[in-house]
Amino acid sequence: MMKISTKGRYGLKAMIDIAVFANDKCICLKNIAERQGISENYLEQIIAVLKKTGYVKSIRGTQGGYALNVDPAKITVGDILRTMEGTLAPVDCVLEKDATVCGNCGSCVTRSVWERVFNSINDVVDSITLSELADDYKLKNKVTIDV
Amino acid sequence: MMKISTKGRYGLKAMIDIAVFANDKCICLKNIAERQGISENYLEQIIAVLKKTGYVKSIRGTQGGYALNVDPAKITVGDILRTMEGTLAPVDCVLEKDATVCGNCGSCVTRSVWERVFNSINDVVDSITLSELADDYKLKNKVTIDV
DNA sequence: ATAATACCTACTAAATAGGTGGGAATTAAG
DNA sequence: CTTAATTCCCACCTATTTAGTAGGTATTAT
Repeated sequence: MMKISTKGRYGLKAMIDIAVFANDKCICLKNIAERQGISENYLEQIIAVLKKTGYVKSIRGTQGGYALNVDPAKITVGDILRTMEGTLAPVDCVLEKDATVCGNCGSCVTRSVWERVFNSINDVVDSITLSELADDYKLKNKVTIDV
Repeated sequence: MMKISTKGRYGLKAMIDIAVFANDKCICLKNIAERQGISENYLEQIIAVLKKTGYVKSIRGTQGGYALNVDPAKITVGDILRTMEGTLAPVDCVLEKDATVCGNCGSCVTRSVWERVFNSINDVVDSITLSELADDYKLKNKVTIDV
């Protein structure tokens, strides 16, 4: 039904949280989970993927936690979502190089529709960097606290 | 995982098929199903939705079938997809008028991301009419047959 | 009358989403 | 050097959604 799953949404929230709160230090999973309202156990699995991909690094043991492993200005929402969700293609056939894979090749005019949807989604998510969202977050939180 | 389901894809294919082949007559479900490679029983359920929405009309009995009930130049891919899939919103919160519904209201900076994705998807699918796709189909099929 | 068609309703198998639970390994702090 | 906080690892689980199947009833041109 064309929904982004919790993996993608929580992954993005986690990255924003780390970008905002882990400056020169690291923050533990428990804190991220509490602030973002995500189950610790579930978030753990999500962060494991982000770590494997190289977007965050971890420090084990007491006072351990997570920190960014990339420049937040150089990583986009698209990078994060594709890591967590897999491709953002609305149908698989748009990933194939030749257009003849969907059986109906001669008459498959819908493929162009999906290609256009695919491109527009990627354009949007690739135009937003993590640092932009982290800045938004800081701003919004400041406002909320001040009022 | 951000996929369009078979309901949406088959619904669109069915509409294109009807737009192409039911000129001044009607075509039966069996023919649509064969041409488009869809199970008859399943397609039946899909066309039932399209009929209920008023996009196709039906004639019962022998020699019966389906025909368009709308001007194909005035109906878009977006209309058809939203009928079959429900909203194309990547997350539900973008449908709410006030931005305070997702619990995390003060700090929910991801909402703007989903809003931009939502808008870009809608822009694309609402910019393509059924008649455009039907014309493409006729063209492609002619080419395929001629070669 | 009959055969072709639309219409209706219930069921179901497989995949996906969204988790939960328990324990082992690591390490800073006391 | 013990302890508590933490990451890491992996097995399991439940509800929902997806993508159908199956079988029958109603209608109507021929």
